[in-house]
Amino acid sequence: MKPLDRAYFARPTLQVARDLIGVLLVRERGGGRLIGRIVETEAYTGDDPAMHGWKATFGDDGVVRPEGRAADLFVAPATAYVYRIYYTNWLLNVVTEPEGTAGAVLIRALQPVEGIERMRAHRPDSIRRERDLTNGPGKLTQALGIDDATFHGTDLTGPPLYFAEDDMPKPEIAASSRIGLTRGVERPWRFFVPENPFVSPGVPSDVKQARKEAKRRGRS
DNA sequence: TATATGATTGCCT
DNA sequence: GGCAATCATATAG
Repeated sequence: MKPLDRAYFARPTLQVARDLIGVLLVRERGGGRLIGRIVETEAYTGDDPAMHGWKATFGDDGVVRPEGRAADLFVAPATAYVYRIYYTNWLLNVVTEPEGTAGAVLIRALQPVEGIERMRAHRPDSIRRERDLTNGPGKLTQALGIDDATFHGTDLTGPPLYFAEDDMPKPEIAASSRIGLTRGVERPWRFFVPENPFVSPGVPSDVKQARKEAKRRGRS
């Protein structure tokens, strides 16, 4: 299985996010491989109020200052950017664009292809349905054994963690607003496979905000 | 330096 | 559908 190379990730973030749908994510550990097909991604760019540290890094004066953790978004393409949220949930991103330009693609959901029983062993015993193993950004990192300490800043163009294409035809791709955001909601930068049960159950942020607004109006 | 909050999940009713 | 868990980081003061 031939890994996608650095040039693939040096392209514009939105294009990479879309192209990664249908691609395999391969995790090699002693004894075997864990493989999932990517069915959902989100794009984050430097020109994006939803980006980590956007205000401090990109400021109001147009001067870019890569500082703190956000500096890790400017590194070489195909580098892993692992972000921890709400206690022990790790989200896997792959850095895009040429070195010196900020950009990343968040891997949000996988369809298990190989090593399903070992993925299950990494997840809580209460998980019954196969789709619940990897249908969310924090779930798939748990299933594949990906964490901040092991993978943040590592290169994703080869084992133990890399992307690869097989000869399966490209699935249909749809776009929506991203999930779980309060800023940059209007950008349709989430890509997913429609009708695929392994896509995360989250509601796009623009839909969620509209619902909230309707509810608020209803009360008053 | 101090506080607020999130690119979520899992378990509860 | 609600809510707690629980802390690094971003942003306010």
